[in-house]
Amino acid sequence: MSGLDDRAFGQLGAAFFQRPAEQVARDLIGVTLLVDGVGGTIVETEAYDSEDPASHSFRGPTPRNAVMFGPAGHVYVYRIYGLHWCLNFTVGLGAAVLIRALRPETGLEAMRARRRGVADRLLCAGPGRLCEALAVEGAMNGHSLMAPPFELRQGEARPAVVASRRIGLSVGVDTLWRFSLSGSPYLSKPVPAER
DNA sequence: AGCTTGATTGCCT
DNA sequence: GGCAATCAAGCTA
Repeated sequence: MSGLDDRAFGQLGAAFFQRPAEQVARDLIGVTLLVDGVGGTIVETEAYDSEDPASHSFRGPTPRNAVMFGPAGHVYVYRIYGLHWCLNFTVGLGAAVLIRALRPETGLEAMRARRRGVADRLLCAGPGRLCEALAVEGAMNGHSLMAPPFELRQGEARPAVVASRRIGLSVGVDTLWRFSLSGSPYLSKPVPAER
């Protein structure tokens, strides 16, 4: 249901990112993300924009979130809880997509080494875990997604995507801007059952 | 200058 | 399910 079909292209271009965050977030499910040749298929994302009280950009530009107000198609990396990194893709106008989980496929040895003793299913099952497995860190903040070490490739088929509430928020909890690959065992958390 | 809190994770009971 | 780890951004003053 995206307004734009990039599936004809092998590599994602700038136009892919210049759209509303929830559309980009949904369309990123099934896309392959590699950082220095290590990564896999994105299975979970969340959208944030400047109208959203849960977003870092809600109260306007600051030193930390400046990249969100810059051009689309760049990475916004920030530290959370003083411990972990979180990776986002900017989509312009203060909006971005948090990359929450992916299915580890390429460079498994590197990921296992970086996350010692962890089951493969949990290598990239969460924003902080994913950054550890892919060696994403603050120094990459502001870097373009269309240049090394980043590589994004479109998937073959359009995957089944489910929307649900975002995780870990104290505000904006009713917005269904978490997107997951239906039935994937590599999610940070299962999608709650409907009722 | 001081205080609060967080788009998390892993280990404990 | 509960909670500690660990610290800087952002807010109040």
